[in-house]
Amino acid sequence: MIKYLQIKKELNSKKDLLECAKQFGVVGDTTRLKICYLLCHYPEVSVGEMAEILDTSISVVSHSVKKLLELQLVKRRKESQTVYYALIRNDFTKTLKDFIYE
Amino acid sequence: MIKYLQIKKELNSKKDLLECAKQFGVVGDTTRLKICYLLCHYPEVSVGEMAEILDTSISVVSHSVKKLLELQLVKRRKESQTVYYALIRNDFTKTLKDFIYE
DNA sequence: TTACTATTTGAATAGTTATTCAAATACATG
DNA sequence: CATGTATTTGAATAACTATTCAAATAGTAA
Repeated sequence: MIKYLQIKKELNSKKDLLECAKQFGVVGDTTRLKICYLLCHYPEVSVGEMAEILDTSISVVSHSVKKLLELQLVKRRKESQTVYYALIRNDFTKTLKDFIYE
Repeated sequence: MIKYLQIKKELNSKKDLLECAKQFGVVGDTTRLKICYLLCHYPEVSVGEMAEILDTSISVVSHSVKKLLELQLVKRRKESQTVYYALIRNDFTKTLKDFIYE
């Protein structure tokens, strides 16, 4: 089993993989993936608009974008009472965007 | 809100997005992502080997590959008692592989 | 056939995550 | 400051998913 020594080390040391799994997990939910899809098509969309477009509640959207925010897939911008979200450009969202447009 | 009519239709009709979310969800788990990572590096690996490399039980691996199998991310090949799994080449696993190697 | 190895399966439980709803915050306007 | 609009938050519960373990299956070899 000496053959697998290197990869075994890699798997256990790489916290990248854990981070990756979290990112995949967060877009592994229909609501959040739809939000990402939406933000792949529009530069920024408000919480209220998202709720209307996705046919869901403001609360669901707010909880959802919070998770996307935590994993730095989106950023927020507040303009008076309205909060707009936009996709952050990074390796993960680039991959996601490319895959969605494919 | 006429501006969003098209995308709203798209979001509700596309079952691709649902399928996508499932695929992301399945690699949104550390064990399963590790298995994919492993299979990105080796053409095929048996259940027993995976369990040893990932420091987990045979049962966990078997349950995990079953999910990967269900979403057609891997294929199985049986050789006497031993079952080998290999990554299936499709759009999703290609994206995954590219992203992992980045 | 018995014993052994490799893997799968299913059911129970433990753990995690989503949904819901009411209350809280933040900002704008009369 | 009271009212209205937009969003966030937190807590309860509902729904889902992972883990564990024992039993089952399938193939091999004595």
